[in-house]
Amino acid sequence: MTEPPGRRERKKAATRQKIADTALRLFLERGYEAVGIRDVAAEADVAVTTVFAHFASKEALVFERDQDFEQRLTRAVTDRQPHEPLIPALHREVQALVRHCTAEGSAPVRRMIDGSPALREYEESMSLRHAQALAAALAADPHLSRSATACRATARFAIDAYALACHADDPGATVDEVFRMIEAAWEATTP
Amino acid sequence: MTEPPGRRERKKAATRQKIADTALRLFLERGYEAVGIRDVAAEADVAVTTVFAHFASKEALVFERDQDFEQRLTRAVTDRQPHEPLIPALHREVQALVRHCTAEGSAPVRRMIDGSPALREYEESMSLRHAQALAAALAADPHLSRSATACRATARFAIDAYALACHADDPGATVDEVFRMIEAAWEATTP
DNA sequence: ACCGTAACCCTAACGGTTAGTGTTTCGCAA
DNA sequence: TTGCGAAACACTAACCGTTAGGGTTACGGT
Repeated sequence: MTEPPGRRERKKAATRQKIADTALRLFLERGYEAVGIRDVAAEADVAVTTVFAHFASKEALVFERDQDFEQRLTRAVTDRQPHEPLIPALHREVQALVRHCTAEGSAPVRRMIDGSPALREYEESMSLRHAQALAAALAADPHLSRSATACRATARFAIDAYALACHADDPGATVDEVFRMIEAAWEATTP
Repeated sequence: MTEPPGRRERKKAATRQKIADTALRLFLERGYEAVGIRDVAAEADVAVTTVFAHFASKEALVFERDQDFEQRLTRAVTDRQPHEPLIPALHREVQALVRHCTAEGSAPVRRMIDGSPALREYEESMSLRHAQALAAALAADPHLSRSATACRATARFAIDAYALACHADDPGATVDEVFRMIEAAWEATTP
């Protein structure tokens, strides 16, 4: 999968990682808004333009690993056991993602995100992309055969469950409760 | 309700309206990104700082009437007939809001919003605020007595229905279909 | 050994946004 | 009526994220 990359790609990956690490460290030390892109670039010893060559925006520096998120969600659907019902598989994956996001070390990052309107807004727009990817995965599953609307709605509901749980007192219980609702909603769409 | 305001407040409202009208006109004429705040200010014959005294951001110029949206949504819950079930009332109001947003004259504005990432992102963050307001209204209703999680999830689902319908081929049918799902989800939360 | 190009650097700018500092206009009461 | 405090507005100058333009270095394949 991740086979021997050449020196060039290793250097590129190293630069990217160095930028991301430096940024997160500075953000946590001084606060997200108090750190400028120019600060990050200087501290990481790269040019400002290099930062933007690796990350599309300042906010993207914080959500370095969001491609994983999308992949895990869609794979929970596409890679599930044949004939395994959809909702439990989705439920399990969302539960895992929530645990990952509410783990011990993630608390300061969560606080930072919730404390910055720009980051909250960015996180939401990521969520929309994830919901669209998930909806596409649902629509493509030959065993489901629901309407496009049902797929899109269910995808958004699942993302809602994740978002709600990330901010809830008891994340695990919140996921369970919302997925009981989603299960019922999904059943109501049987052709 | 809107009783005799003094000259001062009338002038302020007029300035605000003039800015909003000018902005929308320029945006539609030349495209959202092609028009700068400085252009809007010049054309409306006010200072740039005045624009930001009335609107929190460039995007807010486009969503001038979003307070209405939130109020209509929450009032559909709080002002419904005593003992009228929640979901139909919500369904009806979302249906009306969608019609309003997909009306004939709104098409260019919709196109503009969908054509600009910044506007799409802003619209989503508005949606989150609306969902939170709606969730609060649900939680405050003494006849419902559902968990906070159920209220929050249902609120988000309702906003999802609106958002999906606004981009669907058949908005009306989409609202109906998603609300069948929401009805089932809501029923699944009966204490 | 050599060439194409990917990764990087620097400078300068653009556009949204805000701070700082007046100036005008209105609402209110003496 | 007059005078005062505050609100609305103007102007300037800057900050900050972001991008364009144009150059340099170092890697990978030939």
